[in-house]
Amino acid sequence: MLKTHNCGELRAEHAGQQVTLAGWIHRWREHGGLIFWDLRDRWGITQVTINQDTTPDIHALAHEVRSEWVVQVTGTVIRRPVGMENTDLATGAIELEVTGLRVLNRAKTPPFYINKNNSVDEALRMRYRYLDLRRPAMQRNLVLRHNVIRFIRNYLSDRGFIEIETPILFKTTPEGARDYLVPSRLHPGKFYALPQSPQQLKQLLMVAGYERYFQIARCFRDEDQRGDRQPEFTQLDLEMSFVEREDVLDLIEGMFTRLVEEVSDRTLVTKPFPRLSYAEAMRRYGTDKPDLRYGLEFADLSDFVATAGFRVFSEAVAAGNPVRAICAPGCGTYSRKQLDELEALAKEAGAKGLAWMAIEESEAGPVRSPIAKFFSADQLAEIIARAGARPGDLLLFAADTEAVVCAVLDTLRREIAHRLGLDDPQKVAFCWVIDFPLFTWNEDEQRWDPSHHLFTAPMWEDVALLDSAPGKARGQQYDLACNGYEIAGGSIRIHDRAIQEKIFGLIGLDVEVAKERFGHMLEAFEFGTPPHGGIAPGIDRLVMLLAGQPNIREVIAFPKTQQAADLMAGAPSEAEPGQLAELHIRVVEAED
RNA sequence: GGGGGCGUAGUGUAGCGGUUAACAUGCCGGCCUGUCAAGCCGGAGAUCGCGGGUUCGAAUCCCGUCGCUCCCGCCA
Repeated sequence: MLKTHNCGELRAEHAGQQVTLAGWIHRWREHGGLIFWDLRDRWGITQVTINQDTTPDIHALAHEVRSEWVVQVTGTVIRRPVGMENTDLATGAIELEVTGLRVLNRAKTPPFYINKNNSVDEALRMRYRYLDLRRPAMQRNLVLRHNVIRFIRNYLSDRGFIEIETPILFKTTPEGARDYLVPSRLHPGKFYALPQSPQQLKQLLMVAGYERYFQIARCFRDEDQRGDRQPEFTQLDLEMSFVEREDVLDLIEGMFTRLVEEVSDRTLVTKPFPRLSYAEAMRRYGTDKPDLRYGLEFADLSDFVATAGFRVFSEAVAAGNPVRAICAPGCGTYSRKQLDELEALAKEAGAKGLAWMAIEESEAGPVRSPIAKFFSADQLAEIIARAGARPGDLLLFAADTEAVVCAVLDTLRREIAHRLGLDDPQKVAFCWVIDFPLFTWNEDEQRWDPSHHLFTAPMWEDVALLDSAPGKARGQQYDLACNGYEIAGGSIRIHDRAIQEKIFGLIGLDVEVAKERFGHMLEAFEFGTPPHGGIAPGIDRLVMLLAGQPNIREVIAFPKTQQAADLMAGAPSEAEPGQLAELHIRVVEAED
């Protein structure tokens, strides 16, 4: 080893020892005859001193050294002089008095600061990702990611799970997300697909009798990017046999509770994890992934505003649509401009406008609002009571279709929480969302689509509904939400061929097509399949939240840009004609 | 596929019809023996993303284009 210690471990008790450190020059300060270096490696920073009086040759060499050069220094650990300790540094009680120096490598001046945590153009970060990753903040993120994955591996291994790898080259399934296809050299005109998740394979491992499987699995989906979506990402893929929903929820809840408390520095604010039915989540928060770091629940007014003189409300109710409100605490003094901003957001979410009331007692009544005149005193009192509004608060209303009301109020809720500083990244709030409808109606195709995926079992008591009212059947599906993100989704699976074929029928999957695509699954299910179920938490999103980061690029070593490109290596790139010929591929010009 | 934001010395920003294109930091040189965002002095460094247009005059206004980013659609 070129070092005896790392740059984060020397303390006062090491004083007097001869040690060798190696790392990068984080910062340098030259005071003529005395040079200070902050020497950095993955473990921390140690101050190094080079004295011209005692080591003139080393001083002369050190004078040439610049930021990010790689050096090896040998010397004596000394306690810093009284009053010169640096309490901001773990190693701040000591410094290394250098008696030997080797420049291991020089460095060009980096294109951006390694030693400052300021913002850098994203394209530049990606082009020089290896330098970006050298920054202490990124190293912290990746160390946390490692610790999270290590904790998960240990936790599950201790509970009888084994990790099994599944193929990256697999079979395309046109259901779900767009596949990444891989052309086959040996089979002209045929393609593998990269897995969107190891869903089928883990179920087959249950058929195979492994009972408890997990995998830190790379997944691929060729869809457009978001801050929380990359074309390739990592799931904790997990499946168990002979379990019911409660078994899976208990396992994951126990694991994530300990994970947050033992591996991260975040505060877990939901313990145990609240459970919401899908219907309840939509009614109270307008989303199936509510952020429970704060309340700001919706108030439903549909049942009594029909008689008010405000036609937007009465007509909505007459059409069978909901009227709901959200209370923004302390926002009653919002200016015209601020209200306009909220209205613009509401319109972006689908609203036609945004009605509001400021709770403000005056001679005219208890509220200040353009629509106050349409309501009786009793009605206003009822609205205020239901919304839990107090003087100084602002009420915002949505009256439209169920979907629009949910979307609008969800948008406003998150905006208000952000403006009020309620979305504290130091907090993590998990909640389970359960009792999802098994199907959602696809208006375009005039058929039922699976809400989760086609192997999700219906609630056993709802099986009869598959024939009578498929839209009412609930699935044994469960999602885990955290801070407004979907962090995991899973289900108890169908292990019965008859039910599986019924599902295929309902989603309009022709029997022959189903056999072609899923024949291996159907066949496997006939050889003694245990009841089984599982879940798949997204590792990137989880680590993002535990690291307090705003997007998953910050916790992925080499992420892609929003255009799904790697700016460092230059991927994707064109292939050699010879490669294409071998793969039986001809590139055609894109149509305009 | 659609909408919003950003693009100015190496980096981060200011300037938003007429400036010698400004500030900070970094970089280069010098001074400096207790700094830790060191300090002081001096210096170099920008075809204002790219292309076109409007104008007497464009970093600034308009159109197009490229890149990054946020969002909608999409993501079983």
